[in-house]
Amino acid sequence: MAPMTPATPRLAADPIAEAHRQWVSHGWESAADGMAAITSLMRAHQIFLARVETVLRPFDVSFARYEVLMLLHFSKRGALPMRTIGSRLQVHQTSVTNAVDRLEAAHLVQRLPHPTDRRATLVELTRTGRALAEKATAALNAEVFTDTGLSPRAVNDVVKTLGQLRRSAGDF
Amino acid sequence: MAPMTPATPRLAADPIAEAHRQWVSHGWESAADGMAAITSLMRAHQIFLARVETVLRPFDVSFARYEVLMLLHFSKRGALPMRTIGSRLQVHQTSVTNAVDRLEAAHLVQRLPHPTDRRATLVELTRTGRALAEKATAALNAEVFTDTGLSPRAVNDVVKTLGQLRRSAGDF
DNA sequence: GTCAGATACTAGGACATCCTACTAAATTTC
DNA sequence: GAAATTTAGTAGGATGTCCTAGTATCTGAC
Repeated sequence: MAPMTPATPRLAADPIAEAHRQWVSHGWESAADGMAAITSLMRAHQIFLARVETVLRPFDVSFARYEVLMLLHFSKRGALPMRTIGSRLQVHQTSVTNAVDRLEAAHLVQRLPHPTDRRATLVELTRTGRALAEKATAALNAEVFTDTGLSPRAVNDVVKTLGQLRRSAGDF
Repeated sequence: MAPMTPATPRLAADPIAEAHRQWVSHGWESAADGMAAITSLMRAHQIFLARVETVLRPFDVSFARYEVLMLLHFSKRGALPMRTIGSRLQVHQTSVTNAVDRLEAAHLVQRLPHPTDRRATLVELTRTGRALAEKATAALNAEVFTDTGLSPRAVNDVVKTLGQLRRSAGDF
């Protein structure tokens, strides 16, 4: 009866919680939690991808290309076949072609013929590429990875739970 | 000393665990967990998006367009301004224009002038659009949301933890 | 040895996302 | 009330992802 109090308090501000309520009220209880989990995943992904891309922008690389650089950085010889890159990063072959095209244009990697398999192409990190990978990592560590906005315990929960999820999906 | 046992047992099969080890061994301990959490998020997103898109393919809609349909489906009048759609789904205005263009071409929604604001455009669900939303939801519920590959407890953990994360990012 | 099938990569196209303009209309300021 | 600012949408462009094809090369079955 107090006119200054909104009739609908801000209990429903989270769109995902709202969607969950809708699911339940439509009789889809058994799917509601799964829907909420997957939708949360989509939003969280979007948020963090944006944050990461913002940090990487000054280096003129995307997260996709950064991942390629780091994979090469961590490899013993600093070089890997295209196919291996795709397998490790779990992306389609044509996405690797795309990423390597751009990295090569920026002189961060270089395509070389594979010594024993003439079908294959080795991608090798250049000196510039290695330096950029290190600087970009320092920036990401400082500006994103060290503080994700979650408690250390929650961070571990995310890794563990999503790990289960990836495992059950055959990711490793 | 047992020659039949591989020197490197399959303890390192998970690429994210491997990256975590690399982070630690490069002295980036304080960022290693955050890196693993965000990378896990990226992979899990990719896996589930692919699963969802596969289920939606027979209906000729993407997940992005499905989300628009459901938002309209849940709205009282079955119609919302473009801007509202963008806010609720947390995507850029131009992504809404793109999605609505395609939905309208498929006769699933229809653009209408806003009754009181001539700048705005209302997007209204058509009968066909509503029917498709219901059928697509039934398929997603049955084939993805009801069984995500996680225990019910883990599903709730995901929602809760990612909810914290979204909240700390200002998502709601 | 040869030939069929598998594998590595690229080309071209469909979608989704974001960004930077740009137009039109509403709101705020003075 | 008129001018400045904000807000709603669209257009065009860059990137990334996937898919389907097509070429070259390797492997394995006979």
